[in-house]
Amino acid sequence: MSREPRGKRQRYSVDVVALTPKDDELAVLLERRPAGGRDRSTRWVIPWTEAKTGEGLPDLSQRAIRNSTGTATIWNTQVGAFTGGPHPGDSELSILYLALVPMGQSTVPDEHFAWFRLSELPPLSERQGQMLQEAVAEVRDRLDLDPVAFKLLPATFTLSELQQIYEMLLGRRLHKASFRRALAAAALVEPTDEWRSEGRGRPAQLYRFGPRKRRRSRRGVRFDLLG
Amino acid sequence: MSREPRGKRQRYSVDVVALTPKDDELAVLLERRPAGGRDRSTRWVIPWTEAKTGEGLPDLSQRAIRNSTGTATIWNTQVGAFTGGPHPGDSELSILYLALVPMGQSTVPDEHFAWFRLSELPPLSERQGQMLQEAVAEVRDRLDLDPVAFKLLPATFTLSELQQIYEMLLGRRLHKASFRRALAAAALVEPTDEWRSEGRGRPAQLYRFGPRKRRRSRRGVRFDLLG
DNA sequence: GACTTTAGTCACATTATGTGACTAATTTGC
DNA sequence: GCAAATTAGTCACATAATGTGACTAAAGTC
Repeated sequence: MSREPRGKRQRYSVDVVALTPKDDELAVLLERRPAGGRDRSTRWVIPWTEAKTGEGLPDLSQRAIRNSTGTATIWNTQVGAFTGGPHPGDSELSILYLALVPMGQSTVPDEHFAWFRLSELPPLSERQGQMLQEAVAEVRDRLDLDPVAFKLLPATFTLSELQQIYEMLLGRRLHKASFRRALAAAALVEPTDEWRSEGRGRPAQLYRFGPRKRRRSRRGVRFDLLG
Repeated sequence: MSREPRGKRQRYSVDVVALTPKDDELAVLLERRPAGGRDRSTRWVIPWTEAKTGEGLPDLSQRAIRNSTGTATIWNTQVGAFTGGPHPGDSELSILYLALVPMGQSTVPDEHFAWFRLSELPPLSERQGQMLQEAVAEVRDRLDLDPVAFKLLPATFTLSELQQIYEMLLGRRLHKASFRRALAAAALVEPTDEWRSEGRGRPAQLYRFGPRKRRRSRRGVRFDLLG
């Protein structure tokens, strides 16, 4: 029921966790910013934008992603809102977006940005550390509901590359024959007429993420994933 | 990097979609509030609270849920943040929480609250309508990742009741034998020594949602749910 | 006591998945 | 040139999960 003056707008930050595969591991895009206060040093933070205007979330997040990745056509989705712990911008509320950058397309706009593998992260603020954890958990949770694995690959890819993405995200090895049989049954990918010779070994055929031909199966209830 | 005066805090609303099963359908808790302006009439809205203080989201959402449902021990989770369309409180940003109320426990604090089945909703603001849709979609998406079906039932329940909840959420009938076999395999429920005679037919044994005994199976990749 | 209704189980067919071994095509080392 | 190594891709069989109809059990209704 708030009737407030027009100039007084809400303030919050939009934070973007951009992930890409790097050396069989996920890497996150960080930005180097001044530490603030009298401190003349810099520190690495998850890129964020303060929401000052009346801009809606979709536009805000698009802008934030374009600024940090340099590309606009990145798949992204909202993860949630966070209030706990300190934030580098002192924002009280942060809306977290997750962006997935295709392998090999992980360029940076300038020297203020860099990719860090999750195993070699610099220290982050408490809230941003928690947000990063949530973003990574989100990728894994959505793995078989959204085509997140395909968003981490370029438009065409080999089936071995696809399997490696799944193995990275699941944290365990998969059997090649099972993987391909399930993939074929779902009719999710279609072969191109291109082949890639990767140095040693037999060349691999390139595939693209294709429109599904078979209708989604109606499986029974799955209790074994409940926690 | 914002250094702003202490008194100037951000404003946003916390909105709560509380759901409960009612007549083989989901029902949502709405609140009757004055329409605002010169209008002396009332309208039904999704209960919301304005975040004025520096209170964190967990506390805020807990308070909002307690105010509208009268109970504090309800399972709830954050769905996301919304900016699109008008909001009954004119808030620029709404954080949506989903609360699940067990069947038969759908009391209301006072006459300003009432449960509406999804098929007989009153008109809602554009943003709240969208939030309700998202909340319902969230329940279905989480169905086999979180024990949402069990949160819509009282502490003890019959297996037929559990199956009905799943059928309601999935929107299709399930085969009794398959359902129970999968449930037994996951060791998710344990029988009590109570039975319920529901008028006609053989009495049903009551079960409770029990601690899992078997470890979660490590299944292969599922491509057939991808969209 | 026959009929209806709901609970609960069984057995069998079908489908999905785990797994090792196989063939194919290329580079590397000698 | 040719064997070994390396990566791609497929096959066949064993095992496990799921779909399905028919059955038995225990209550109420007439």
